[in-house]
Amino acid sequence: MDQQSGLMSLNMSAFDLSPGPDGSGSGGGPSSASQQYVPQGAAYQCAPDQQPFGYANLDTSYLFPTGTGEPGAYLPAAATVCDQTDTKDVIEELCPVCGDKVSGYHYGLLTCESCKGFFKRTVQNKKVYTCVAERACHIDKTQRKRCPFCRFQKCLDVGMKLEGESYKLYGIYIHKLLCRFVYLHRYQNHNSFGNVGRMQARLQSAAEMALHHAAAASAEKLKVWLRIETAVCNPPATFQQLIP
DNA sequence: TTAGCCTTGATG
DNA sequence: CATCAAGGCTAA
Ligand SMILES: [Zn+2]
Ligand SMILES: [Zn+2]
Repeated sequence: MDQQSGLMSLNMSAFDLSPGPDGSGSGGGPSSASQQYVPQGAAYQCAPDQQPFGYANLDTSYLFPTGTGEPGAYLPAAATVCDQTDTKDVIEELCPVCGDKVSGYHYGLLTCESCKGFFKRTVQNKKVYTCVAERACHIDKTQRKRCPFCRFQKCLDVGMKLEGESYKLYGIYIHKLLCRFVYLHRYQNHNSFGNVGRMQARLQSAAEMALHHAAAASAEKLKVWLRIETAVCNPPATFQQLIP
């Protein structure tokens, strides 16, 4: 009983930390605790001392929830939202891989048409790329062609994955909710408090749907929710922090 | 190879 | 019927 009520209460009360546009001091201290997480480049540390360079990143295990599960999120170059003026927010409308305009949901999240096609070709043809640099090339709209390796790595980092297998574990609602957590983290990282408030509203909406679907679901989903309970106060930078 | 466009199949 | 996303197609 306590646990269930905890899930419910956390949902609403936790989101309550966005009463006003400030969104700053609201709920309490924990809002800034997210800084403890280090999103920058964390995703790329996946291969600290594997092969020196040019190792294959096309491991199908990344595409499915086997073991480690979700890949980490990535801080996109699109985060050039540094311009306070662009209240258009909507990091969600920018491809998290290259920053181009999204054309819809592709392989789990909103991406542009080119990255969708790139991901498709890579997976279908089992392409294996190599990076001649340090496997940390910046990917944006103009440079996305330069290094397919880092581009695909980024695709994996932001959570692109094959349909079917990916959602059957936790469900589409939780998956999208996790995406929003990452977006929220991004906004907080850029001190875009206006967007933080907006994203919290979106997040709450997603959480309600996810909770509704998770309520009558398997224990697996509930375990995820226990993770999310913590994430509400400390928005994670990567999926791995939610689904270990 | 890329990326825009098209067709297909699923869903409501 | 409309919408959406996966996959196919093909001109640069
Ligand atoms: Zn893209
Ligand atoms: Zn690279």
